[in-house]
Amino acid sequence: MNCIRQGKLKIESLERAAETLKLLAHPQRLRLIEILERETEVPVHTLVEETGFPQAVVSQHLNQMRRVGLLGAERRGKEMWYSITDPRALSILNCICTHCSEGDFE
Amino acid sequence: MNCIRQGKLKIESLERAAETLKLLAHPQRLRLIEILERETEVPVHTLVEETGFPQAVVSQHLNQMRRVGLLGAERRGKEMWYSITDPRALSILNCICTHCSEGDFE
DNA sequence: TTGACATATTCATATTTTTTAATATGTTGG
DNA sequence: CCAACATATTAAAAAATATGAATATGTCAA
Repeated sequence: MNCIRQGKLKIESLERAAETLKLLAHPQRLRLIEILERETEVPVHTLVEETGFPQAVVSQHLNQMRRVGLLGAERRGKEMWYSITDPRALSILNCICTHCSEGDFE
Repeated sequence: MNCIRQGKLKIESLERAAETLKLLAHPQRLRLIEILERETEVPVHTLVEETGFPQAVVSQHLNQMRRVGLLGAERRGKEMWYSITDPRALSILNCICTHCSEGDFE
């Protein structure tokens, strides 16, 4: 973490980075990340309500992102509360927003 | 550009962001970006030599990235010199490297 | 104009993702 | 235990990407 760039990245490191980026490279998943950034920790049904995406779809996206460590989840009673655990998810959403204009927002 | 986050991103903006991220989400394309960052402007055959990827593959990757505006290209005699034109490509590579450890480098 | 070099395009196939629908699992209160 | 609510899993078809081989285009110098 927080290392200084030294030479080329190994191909395996690039592969892992690509896998992470691939998961972020989906409009619905970006929307979920955006909400999780704002609200920090959110149960699935709230994400379903806020996005309007079908429950099964939201669940699939969340699980994919959890598998690679972008998100974490904790059960609280009936609910599963998700949150962002990989700081790269936030950094990358920020990279994108930094280069957005007013017209990109609702 | 350089705007302050205001509300939710439009779904179309998320779609465009996702398209850009998708192109970055490939180990070979990340390698090319890495070289272009270091050398600023590079002809195709140099990228072929440095990566060891087949010429046609390199050409395809470069053209994909150029189509969405990540890269630009300029002909100089027989050669095509490519360079990074979208600052997000650099920011995102940096996001990744920031969270790498020593073992990720060659 | 021809040959040699540099790059781009095309096409068929293999692989991965996405999408949708249906169904399963887990949790709590009564 | 049984409803009900919340979330997860599975499977099949459609769509998008990746891969690799062959070939085309463009440029220059002789």
